[in-house]
Amino acid sequence: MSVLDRFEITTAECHQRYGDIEVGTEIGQTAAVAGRIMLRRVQGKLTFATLQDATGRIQLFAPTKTTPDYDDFCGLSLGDWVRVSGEVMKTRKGELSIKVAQWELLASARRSFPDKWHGLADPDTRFRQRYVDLWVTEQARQTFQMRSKMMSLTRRWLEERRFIEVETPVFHPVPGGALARPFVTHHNALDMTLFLRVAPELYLKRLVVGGIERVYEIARVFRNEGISTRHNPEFTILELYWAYADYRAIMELLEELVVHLAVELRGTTKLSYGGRELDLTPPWPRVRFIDLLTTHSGLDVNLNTPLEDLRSHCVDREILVEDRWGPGKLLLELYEKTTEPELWGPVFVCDYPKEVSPLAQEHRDHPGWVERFEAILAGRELANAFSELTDPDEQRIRFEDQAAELAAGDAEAMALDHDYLRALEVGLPPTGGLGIGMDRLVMLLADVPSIRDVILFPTLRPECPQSSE
RNA sequence: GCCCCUCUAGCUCAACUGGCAGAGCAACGGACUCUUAAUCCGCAGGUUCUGGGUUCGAAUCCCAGGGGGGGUACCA
Repeated sequence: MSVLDRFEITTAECHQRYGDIEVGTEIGQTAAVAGRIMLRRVQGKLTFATLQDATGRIQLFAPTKTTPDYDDFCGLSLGDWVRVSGEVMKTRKGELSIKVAQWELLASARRSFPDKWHGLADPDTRFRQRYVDLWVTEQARQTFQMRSKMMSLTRRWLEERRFIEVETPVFHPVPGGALARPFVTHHNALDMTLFLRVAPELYLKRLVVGGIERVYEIARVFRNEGISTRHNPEFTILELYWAYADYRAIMELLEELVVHLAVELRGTTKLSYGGRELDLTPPWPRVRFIDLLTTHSGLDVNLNTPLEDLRSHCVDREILVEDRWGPGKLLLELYEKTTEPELWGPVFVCDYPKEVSPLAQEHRDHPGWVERFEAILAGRELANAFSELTDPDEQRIRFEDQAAELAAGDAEAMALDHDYLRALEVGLPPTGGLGIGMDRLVMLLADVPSIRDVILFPTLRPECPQSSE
């Protein structure tokens, strides 16, 4: 027990409880707060300071009369951590304050405060020294608070719908579940190569085989690819699997979830992102991939279009075509070049070529296509989902096609996972699956332009040693 | 990977066409009992990202390297 009253309240509670007391009065109540000194106004025998904690700010009113070790109090630096207690009051100018009766230095800030008016502008410093950024940049604190709320709201929402949260391995002996280049590592005792997961998908579907009919994981995944405003090498994906459902049910689920989060976090379904409107009011349009492609590209193409024609359409659009690509891959490339950049959303792009979707169920009405959708919001792919492929024989054929791609040099193709095939032989019921890029969802809801704004410690090159001091 | 932009005091930024590297805030010393980015006086603070080059002279121009940002490719 220190000399101070240990009963602390947050600055937010302080404003809530005492915010409406009369100007220029004291109410005979004592409060204790703790936090960081953000501003200081020494005025001779009376000093004002602004204290910030995780919930907000409050002014400290420190006259010589009541403040112990007054000179030391005046000597506090911006950034110092203090605990203060004293009477709650409101100044003549109407600012709710705590009249310092006791105070204690908890930690001193030995590095000097960034510009108290401009804050931190250099993105490099903001990302490398996130501890400074969070201390100084209100917007950063809000964004990460929103991220935390979004995660917990999502968990609660799924829980209410009987989804069970699980954790599956990060180390995968066989990389799979997404078309992406993995990070490779090595286990010494087992003397084996391991891959950091690119997706939890195959493990989660094993759990559905095991009878966990509604399962999800909020998974950190790792992809050895480029970095951009939308890509970080490690990122967070929500994957869920829902037995007896199909991709249409998943569409409704996704719509409901995103609307729920928007309403809870932003109070509306009519968002604006980067100054452009995004209306999430359901239902979002469902449009077939091939229809979008033909409309946007003006090309009369389909799966049965001669390969030569598809190739020359690609070449016309400066796409580097590889010989082994079938019509599905060529159509996908054309879509990504001509159509995807035009989309803003929200929109469900439905029914992708089977060739590029090795884990998805073939479409019930359209052979050669699969029951799969991508949800486009604010011009970005936010989610990818399908009716899962449940037939082990068909899955084996798809894996073998992928293995051929891998052998032909496609570093993003999937490897054949024998145990996964065995699991399918044990029996996977019809299942709908969904993956949501959670970082991108935060970006959308917080209206920030870069994925680095929603990841506390984004991947950066190592700092050059000279500049660390 | 590739292209463009950028890097000056702890922070935010100046410095004309190549001509003594500056201001505000922070820090430090002082004045001030109702301030709100308090104000006022004083003082100190630099490998101008690094290394070469051109020049009488480089923060400025050129070359190489490094960090960061944006775009682009692969991808969520």
